[in-house]
Amino acid sequence: MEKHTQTLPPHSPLHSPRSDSEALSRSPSLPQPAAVQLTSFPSSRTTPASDLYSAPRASGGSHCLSPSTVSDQDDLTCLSWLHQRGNLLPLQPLPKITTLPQTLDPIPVQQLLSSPAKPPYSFSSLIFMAIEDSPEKRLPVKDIYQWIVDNFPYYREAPGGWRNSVRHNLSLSKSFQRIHRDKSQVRQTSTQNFLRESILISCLMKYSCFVSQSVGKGSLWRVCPEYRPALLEVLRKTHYCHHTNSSLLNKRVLLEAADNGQNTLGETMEISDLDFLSSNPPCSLTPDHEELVPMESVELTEVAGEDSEKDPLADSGYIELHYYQYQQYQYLVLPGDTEVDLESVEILQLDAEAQEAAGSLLDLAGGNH
DNA sequence: TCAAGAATAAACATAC
DNA sequence: CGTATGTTTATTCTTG
Repeated sequence: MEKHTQTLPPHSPLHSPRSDSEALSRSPSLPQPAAVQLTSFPSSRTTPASDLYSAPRASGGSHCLSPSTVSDQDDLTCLSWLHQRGNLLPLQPLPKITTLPQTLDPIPVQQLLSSPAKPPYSFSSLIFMAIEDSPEKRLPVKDIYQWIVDNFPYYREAPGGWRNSVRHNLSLSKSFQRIHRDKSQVRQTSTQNFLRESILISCLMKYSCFVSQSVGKGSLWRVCPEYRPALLEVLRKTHYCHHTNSSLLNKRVLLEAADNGQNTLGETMEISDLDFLSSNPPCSLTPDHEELVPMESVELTEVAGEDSEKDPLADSGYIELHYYQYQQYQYLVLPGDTEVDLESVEILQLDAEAQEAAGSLLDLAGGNH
């Protein structure tokens, strides 16, 4: 059996500063692990929505992107290329936040304030971007609303009917799948045992490709993996149709890189492309059997093994895993001399998902770790 | 002009 | 009971 204990190379250098919560969740001085076998998972999750558009805001509306930040290694299967807001999503003025270059822009700020342009994106695209920009690649309707409002000023002022359209689109479009949250478990307990039970349950569930969802109002929505390329294509076409000016100088570079990435989708699967695994789970998907969220979604400092007591899972046949995040990568620390092969990497990813799901359940249940 | 897709509006059901 | 969410139907608009 082939061993894969190498550090997987990052394939997307376009990472931006992470969100506050993510920053808080990692140790800023955490050194590279030396004595552990280490597998790094390139995180396609690079920027939260707020960060996604922060660059033009902070730079006075400049949409220039340094060519050095563009890489043809970008993976279209993630939307990191979308995060290059300056090139790919400058469809709106951001009048409420951006300091507009007055000398170059003859349009009064007040006018922009009163009439932000309607984005050319379809609701499907907006929903798609919102979901893809979420850490777990799934969002409740409320958060989809919020993402749209945060990123497209038009919808701050627009009548509420667009929310209806969002819901309509979610329901009608095959591109999106509703994930039923497991509401039965939240009422059981919020104790430490709940966490451990949830981990165990989730670990068991992984073999049926089912992971219980965190509990809240309504359902979570995710992008149906098989429709993801099509959504990307629509998004790409929208960009091409609406951006031909020089401020988008690097867009073509990005999109070509994206095209290259997509061409390989489904044809080859590299160990470094775990996002592909998450989008194309080894089992078939049905409304009742959800895919596993990608490794990248795991909130890290230490998800598992948070207390030093003997872990009841130790006898369950599962490996106790530790995760941490350093810079833009997430690391899986394996115990001792654990050997990892391709298959194990995938399984470990599922474990990460299971534990992450358990953590979400506990958090939402108000449990204390 | 026509068809298909998207947007919009509205009614209704359900869950919290 | 009010609100949010989800589904469905119908109509209008846009685009190729």
